[in-house]
Formats: sequence, structure tokens, C-alpha cells
Amino acid sequence: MWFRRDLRTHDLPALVAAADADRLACVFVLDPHLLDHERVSPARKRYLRQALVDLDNRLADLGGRLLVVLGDPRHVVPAVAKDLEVDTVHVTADHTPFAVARDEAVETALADDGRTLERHQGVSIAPPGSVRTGSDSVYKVFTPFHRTWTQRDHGEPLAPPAALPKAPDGVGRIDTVAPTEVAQLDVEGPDEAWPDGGEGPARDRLDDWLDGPVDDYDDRRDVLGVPGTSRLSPDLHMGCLSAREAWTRLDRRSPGQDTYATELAWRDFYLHVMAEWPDTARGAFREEYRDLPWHDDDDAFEAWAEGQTGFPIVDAAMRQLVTMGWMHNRARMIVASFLCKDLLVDWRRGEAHFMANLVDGDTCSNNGGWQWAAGTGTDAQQFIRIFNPTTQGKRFDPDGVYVRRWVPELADLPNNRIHEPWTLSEEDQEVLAVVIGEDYPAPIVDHSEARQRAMDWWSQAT
DNA sequence: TGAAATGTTGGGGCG
DNA sequence: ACGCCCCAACATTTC
Repeated sequence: MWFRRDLRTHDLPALVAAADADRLACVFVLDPHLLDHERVSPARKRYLRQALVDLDNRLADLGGRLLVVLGDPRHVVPAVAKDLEVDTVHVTADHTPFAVARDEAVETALADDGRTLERHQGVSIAPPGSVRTGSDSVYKVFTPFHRTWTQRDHGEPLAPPAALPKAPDGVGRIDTVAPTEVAQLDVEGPDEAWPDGGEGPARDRLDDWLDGPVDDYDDRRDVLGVPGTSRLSPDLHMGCLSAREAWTRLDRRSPGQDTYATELAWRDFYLHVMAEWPDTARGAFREEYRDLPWHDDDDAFEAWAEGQTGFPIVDAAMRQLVTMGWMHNRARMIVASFLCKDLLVDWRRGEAHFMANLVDGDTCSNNGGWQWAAGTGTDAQQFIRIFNPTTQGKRFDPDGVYVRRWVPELADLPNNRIHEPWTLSEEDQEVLAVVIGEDYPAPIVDHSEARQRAMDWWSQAT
């Protein structure tokens, strides 16, 4: 069993199948890719380390253990398979272009020695490609996808195996590192802000979520200053939770549960889109938007990334991202619109910045969300969708709780100014010690001018 | 899971 | 009591 982003024992078809063998080794390969500072957030490394320890403990309870091997899986997996003389390597199929290419390479190398790579379902709720239109194509629009997807029987979650087979002889010869000793992932961070990784903490979070908060999801999911969302995204991304189990355990007793189920469907949708059209990982889903003349404006990008745009709601969100490794979904939409429309910076730069900082950074969901914001994706509208950061702030952070938390220099502003501090009189700026341009940046763009510029740019380019 | 412009409605102040 | 005006709140249309 080769674990990747399925670090759990519950509802894991690959593990159930692997547990049927006479002998079983459980392996995780720590790819140098997972250590790249430019691409993987510290919160995510810490999560991964804790998840490996948790998984090792769980496997131990079933009579197994987790072998953590350092290196490139393209070499490590075939080599370990050879050393242990295994017939079959079981995996949970992953659908990003990177994962698909990696698995094909491993499959080929295994086949050279007569071994098999066996893929199982388990990242998404419905297998990619299985939800199809009447004309037998993959859906490009969410709403009809959702209709079909909801009617589908996704099956019942599987229990963990009762026990695991003995390890193969020769397992002691494999060069491993104990899960508790993976120094490369030993990252210190603000404990209260970073989620603990692993199936144990993830299942606790799911239990707590389903125990009540999910029923208020409909009303509270867009309120930025309130913990009204599930916060399960890292658990689902790393596979410490089965999305299918989360979905199955909803009993639809409240609008909140229905709305949450729809969010799980969005996750499946973007995964299905990526599996079918892998080029979307590199550029616009819609061909006509692949060569838009985005502005290569480094100063604007830096101001955005550092939370120094002068728009409180944007700056709050960007600072939350860097500190927590996480950002509220409503805020993700706001900052994405700001980067793509107000600043006209290529959405792929924002996508990469998110991937490098998010604890949950998921290729499919992140890409789908960015393309939604940029207007290049499956949901492209005839009109150009441009968020007004001030309006969004007033609507979704009416009391300024979110802004005050993440932009402390604005904490003393009254509610009716907190989302547009530049409208304070000079006297008020002095009194409140928030002089615009000194204590807090002046807005780097005039939104209404930027909006017009974006609309002109869009009509020129398309 | 948009924003802004435009249209409609209804309450309150006032002559 | 009534008409008129203003304006906020809400709905619809347009981009």
C-alpha cells in the first residue's frame, strides 16, 4: 500500500484491497517536491508530519506500521517493490496532472518487473469521469453536474480493515525514517492558528462540525469574522477524512447541511474538470482566454501578497493567509477578484501564491476557484465579474471584526469607516492615529477607475 | 458565489 | 384627508 494524499484508515478502498494480501507493507514516500519552500506552506508540512505519525499509530493498532522513505517515488516505489518482492502496489488514484504522470511512470517501472499498480477510488466522492451528461461528456457547468451528481448513489463508507497482514520479509532492509523523526517536516508554528494534522484530529473536527455548526452554515458561511465554515479543507486535501464519509453523514435536516453538501459537490466538480482537461492546470479552461494580456506588475502583486493594498478587507485576508496558512472562502473570492480585475495581474500568480501558503492548497479546487474569479474557467459569464472590495467588506464584515483582527492598525476606526479609511477627514486621521499613507497605505488603485480599466481591457482582449 | 443602473414600492413629513 | 415629495428598501435589468 503506497499512501499519498489518503492518510487515513477509514473508507479507504485501496487499504481494504491491500489488506486482503498475505503480506502487506504500508509505505509513504517523502518526495522532495513536498519540501519545496516555494510551493508548500510550513503549516502544511507540520500537518503532514502529524498526519504521518497519526497514521503510523493507527496502522500499528491494526498490526502494521508505516514505512516512511525519502526520495522520488518514481525510483523509490519500484525499488521498494523489488526489495520486498511484492506483486501489487495499491494506491488511491489522484487526478492532478503531476500525480497522473508520476503514477504512469511508476506503473511502467513496476511493469518492467512484472508488477502491477492498482488504482482505487477515494479522493473524490464520485469517481472522475463517472458523472456524465446525456450526450456522454463530462460536465462543464456546475449546476447540471450537481443535479446528476446528487442523484447518484455514492456508496457507503468502508470500515477500516479489522487487521493488517504481516509485513513482508526483508522490510528491515528498507532505508526508512521513523514518522516521528522526519526532520524535514519538523516545523514550528503558531499552534492555535495551525490545524493539527492526522486522521484523529480530522475525525474530531468532522464530529464537532456535524454535531451542530453545519446547521448554521447557510447563514454563517459568508460572515468573515465568525468561524462559520467547516475548516475541514486540509483534512479533505490530505485525505485524513474521506469526502464520501463527510457527505454520507449529512442527514439533510437543515439548509446548512444542503449548502455544505453543495460545497462538497464543488470539490468533486473541479476535480472532475481537472481530470478530464488537465491543461486547465497550466492555463485558462476556455481556449479563447489563454493569451490574455495580463499586466506583469510586480509592485502591485507584492502589495497584494503582503496585505498592503490599502483596501482593509483585502489586506486582512492576505495577512490571514500568511499567518494561518488558511483564508476564509469568501475572502479568497474577494482577493482573487482584486488581483485579477483591479490589478490585472495574471490569476496564475495568485494561484501559485495560494498554493505556497495554504495548508489546504488543493490543485483542483484552487485552480477552479481562481479561474472562476478570473472569468477564464468553466463558469465564464458574458459580463466581467468585478467585486467591489468596499461593498464586499460592508456586506460580509459589517462590524469590522475580521478587519480589526488582521489589520490591527485600523482597530480603532468606527464601523462606518473601517472598510474605507481613506474617507476619514484629516483631523479624524490624526485623532485616531491612522494617517492614510503613513500608518496605513493609501489605496493602490481607485476601485471605480480600476473597474473601468478592467472592463476596457476585457473588451479589448476578447 | 457581482455590481451598478434603473425601476418600483411604500412610509413619513409636510402643506 | 389628501397629494406631493423625498428617500430608503427592495426588485429587476444590464453590463
